[in-house]
Amino acid sequence: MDNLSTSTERKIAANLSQALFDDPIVPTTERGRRTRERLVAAAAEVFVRDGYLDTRITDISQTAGMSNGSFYTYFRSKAEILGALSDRINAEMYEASTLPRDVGLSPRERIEQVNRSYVRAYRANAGLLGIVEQVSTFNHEFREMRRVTRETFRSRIERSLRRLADTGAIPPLKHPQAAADALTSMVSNFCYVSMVLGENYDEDTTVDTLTTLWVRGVGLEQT
Amino acid sequence: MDNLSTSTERKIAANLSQALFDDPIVPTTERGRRTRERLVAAAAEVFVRDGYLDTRITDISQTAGMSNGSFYTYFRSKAEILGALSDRINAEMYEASTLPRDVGLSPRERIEQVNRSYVRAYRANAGLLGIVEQVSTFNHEFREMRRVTRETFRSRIERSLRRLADTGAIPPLKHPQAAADALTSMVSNFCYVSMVLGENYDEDTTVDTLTTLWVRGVGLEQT
Amino acid sequence: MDNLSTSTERKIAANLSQALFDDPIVPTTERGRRTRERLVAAAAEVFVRDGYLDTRITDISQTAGMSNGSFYTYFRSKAEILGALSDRINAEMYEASTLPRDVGLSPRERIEQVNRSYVRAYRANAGLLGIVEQVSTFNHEFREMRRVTRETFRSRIERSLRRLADTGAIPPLKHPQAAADALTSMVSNFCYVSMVLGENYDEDTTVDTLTTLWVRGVGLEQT
Amino acid sequence: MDNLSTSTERKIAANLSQALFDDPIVPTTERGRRTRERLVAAAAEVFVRDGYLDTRITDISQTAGMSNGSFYTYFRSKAEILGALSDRINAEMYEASTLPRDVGLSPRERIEQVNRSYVRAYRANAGLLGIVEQVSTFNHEFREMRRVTRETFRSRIERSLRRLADTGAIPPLKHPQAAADALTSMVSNFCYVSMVLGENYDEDTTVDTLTTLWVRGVGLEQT
DNA sequence: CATGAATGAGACTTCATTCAT
DNA sequence: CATGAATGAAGTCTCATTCAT
Repeated sequence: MDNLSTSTERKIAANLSQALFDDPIVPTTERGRRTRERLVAAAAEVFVRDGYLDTRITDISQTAGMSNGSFYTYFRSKAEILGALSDRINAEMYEASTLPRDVGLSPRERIEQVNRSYVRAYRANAGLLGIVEQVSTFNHEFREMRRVTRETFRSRIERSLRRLADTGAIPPLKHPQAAADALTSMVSNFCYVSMVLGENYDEDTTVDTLTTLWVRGVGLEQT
Repeated sequence: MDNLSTSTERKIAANLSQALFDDPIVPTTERGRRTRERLVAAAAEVFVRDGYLDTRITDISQTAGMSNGSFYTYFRSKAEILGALSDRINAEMYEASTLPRDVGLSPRERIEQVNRSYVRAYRANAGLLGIVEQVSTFNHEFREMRRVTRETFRSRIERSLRRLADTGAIPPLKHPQAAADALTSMVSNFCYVSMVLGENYDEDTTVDTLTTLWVRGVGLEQT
Repeated sequence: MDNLSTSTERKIAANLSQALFDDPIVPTTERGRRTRERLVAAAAEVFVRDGYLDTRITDISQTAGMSNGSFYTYFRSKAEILGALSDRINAEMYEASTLPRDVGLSPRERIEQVNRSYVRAYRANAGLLGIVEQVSTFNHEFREMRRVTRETFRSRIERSLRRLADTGAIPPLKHPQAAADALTSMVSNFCYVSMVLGENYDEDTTVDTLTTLWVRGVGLEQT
Repeated sequence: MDNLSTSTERKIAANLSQALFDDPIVPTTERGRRTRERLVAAAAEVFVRDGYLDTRITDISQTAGMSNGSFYTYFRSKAEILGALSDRINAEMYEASTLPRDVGLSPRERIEQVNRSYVRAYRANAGLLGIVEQVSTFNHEFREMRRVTRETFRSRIERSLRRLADTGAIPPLKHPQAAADALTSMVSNFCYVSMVLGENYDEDTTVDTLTTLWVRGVGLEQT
């Protein structure tokens, strides 16, 4: 996974659920596509409101304004429709935390930018990210999806750390992968705790705190 | 929560579930106490093996070698027996990460020590901590329990950061609470990801990585 | 209750259960309506045969020739399906004991007629009336339903007694309401004891006895 | 049953449950007798408070301040302890409605007296009488007990009616047994409805109303 | 395709009764 | 006898999934 090219990464981020579930049921007509879309939107609403476990298929189809049986025309299970939602979120989170290459920023500025857009994207999707987190704790497919997503982030950070070390910007790290893992945990879990469990810090505080601990932590910036 | 005395904290850590669930059912006889204990042990085993959701009451009582109804002699629900387990783990985690006051160590050494015993305690209880994490994502009582536990850790770190800043050991922090939260996330989620989701880094790597990012991050140690 | 218009009374008699239980589940399709009807018929059969308490949901759905879960498509509980049955019986009993206004009969003849149709309706529904009586002794909703039904009858009798006294047909009663209550008890409980508990007197004996005690009792007829 | 001597009647009234249940378990020691008594008292309290069906054996023994298992030292079932309570009540009701032979009262005065003491006794035991009524609707033994008790009352009234007719005090009745049944229903059900289901009329109103309808109804008294 | 009814497996929970101490 | 723990049968109810129209 460490050596994935960026374009492969992007594909994975956008279609992870297809690798883990059966091929999606594709509607042929335009009308069918819209119906499917209504279900996805309804699922997002109900999942966030009631949690994954307390959501019944019926709740989704009723919220989408259709009958019970119609759900199965488009999805085989509750997990599958969440998979469809996850793909979108994963793609968005991935894009959000991808910086254009050539924007002449200092390392600290780059890190801060990435953190900021990650935090923004997290906040925008906090509800569903909480659901995915929830489902990851007991569903194999989603656990795997979460693992892959995390690895994408972690390996990107790891590469960045190695680059910084190679260029002498920071002192060499004893365990670059572990450090990248720790930073991933710090950022993602901080967002989870503050935005899913409680709604606490404002964006600037969050970004500033995470960025400062990060850059100092890897030795990029002396006090 | 910031002003809790240590003894209050300890009490909370050990009895959190009692505040969130009904009073526990207390056996009168020695025989009863042993039966209850058998159930708790069985629950730990089954929860870790099958996950909370896939565990049926029957699995627990059968593993404990008794009839179905006996479970209800001691617990009202699956959540309640997990509450009993949580109390033990919370107490252990709390003790593990508490250092004797007067052990002439440098700040970094103190932080490293606390991290090491936390990591050890986490590893020792990884299975059940994973379960508690899981249940916290959908059960109100456990979410609250998790919040309180986390706050205990976070506020301890925050106090330590303020002390370090007061003594000039580190530069003042713009957001001590947020920083403490971020460090809590880094440590606890790193442990969760590596010990519950995968079994990755060895103890020294873990402790070293977390400690280094921490002490540098707060500006305690220049490179 | 004394001032209820007749049409209101009739409505109450026919829909009492709706006031006491949640809104009924209404099938959309013809097929659904038939299924629901099969369940109601089966319930009547099983209740009368086995009694309310010994009837299990399973007995009803099996007697109706369908699966267990189908019951819950139409009723939320055993009480609710009995409520549906009660509405029908209440309506029938109410209609049965309602005389067309302008049938040039003497007071005694009117009373005898009402008694006769009440007795007939009671006999026709004795089985289920016994069940409702049974359930009224321990179920709040049915106790209330029974109270309202009884009050309907009692207040009708009371009005009739006051009218007779006003016209000088009978001497004034010291306690018209209590007298109406006593007559209600005499008639309804006589029917209950003879038709539900034992199958004793023939219709003429019953009607003659009740009517004679009634008309003499209120002083309508001298020996 | 019509020809039972008074002494036989009294015995039956006092020990009906023994004829319907197995021989009671008789405590040998004084202490045992007191324990049994505590259970009976507790049962009365709990039955009236919670109803027969919602009363668990545990509730009774706990209210009596003893352990679960002790109940079975004295009674084989919930029905059996209610049987013990019924015997007492039956005896009391029977005695209450028995007049000393030679008290030189007019027929109306005798009837009024009997009604009054019946009403008083009913009120004194309304709670438990309601319970017995309840249980009679679904339990064979109690249904039988209730039938016998009722027959005792009814046949007494019937004999009285026949005597009155023989002496010319009232005109001959076409159906003395049915009339006696109707009067029994009127009195007992009036008491049930007003004292068990609602607490309505005062004693004088009750006695006066019932007595007047009764004496006029049988033609004893012209208006 | 859409609808909504039908299915049935499966887990929970209660509590009378029996037992071991 | 007293105690309180242990048993296990039974019935309720839910809901994902399948089917008939």
